[in-house]
Amino acid sequence: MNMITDYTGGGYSDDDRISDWEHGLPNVSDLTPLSQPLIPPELASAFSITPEPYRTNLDVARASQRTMSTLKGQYNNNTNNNNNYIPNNLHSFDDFDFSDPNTDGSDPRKSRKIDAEMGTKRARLVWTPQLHKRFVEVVAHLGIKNAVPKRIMEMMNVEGLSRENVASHLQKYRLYLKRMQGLSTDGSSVYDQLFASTPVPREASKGNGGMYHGYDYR
DNA sequence: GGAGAAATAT
DNA sequence: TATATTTCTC
Repeated sequence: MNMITDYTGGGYSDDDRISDWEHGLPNVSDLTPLSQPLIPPELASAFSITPEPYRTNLDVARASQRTMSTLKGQYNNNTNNNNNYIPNNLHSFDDFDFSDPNTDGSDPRKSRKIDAEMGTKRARLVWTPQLHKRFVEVVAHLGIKNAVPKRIMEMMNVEGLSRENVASHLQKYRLYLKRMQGLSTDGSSVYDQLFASTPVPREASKGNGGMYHGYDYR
């Protein structure tokens, strides 16, 4: 493809393993919402099982908050305990339908509302290689005119992803593109030229500045 | 009210 | 260091 999206390389990268792992996860439709009791009340009483307490959406939101806090701690390999958030509804980008921005039930603003009611802050987003890949492809698809935070957010269609998340990432991504533009001669891919409306002064050889997570878009 | 850049905070 | 937030201008 090009320099940016080809960071997965040819071999079996972490990216591939994550894909495989995600492939094995149950679909959202396969799961019982936490707001619904696992055992029907009739069944519970028939077997003398104490019925589960009714959970409000607020309860579910609180539980999710705790769960995500726990999970992200493991994800970060015990090195730190920030409240990171890893979106869990990423499917393969191959089945992504570009034609339908689709503003259905998963409206980030709703969870934001819940956060406000709960008086809690949303966990910080982790831009996994998959998430970044979708971001890059959506940006490329939209083109320079339409690649604004709101539209990108809509097209990515990732649950819980906010406009602010995208805006912050986009700001950094543009800086990266700018640097790439001035760095190499073959940095002339579609993506790289996407935002380079003005000539970029060549920043003297800073090397590649190091990589992280298998890719580098700083 | 959103976009975007820069500075600043966590 | 990565991401979030703030501030400012457009």
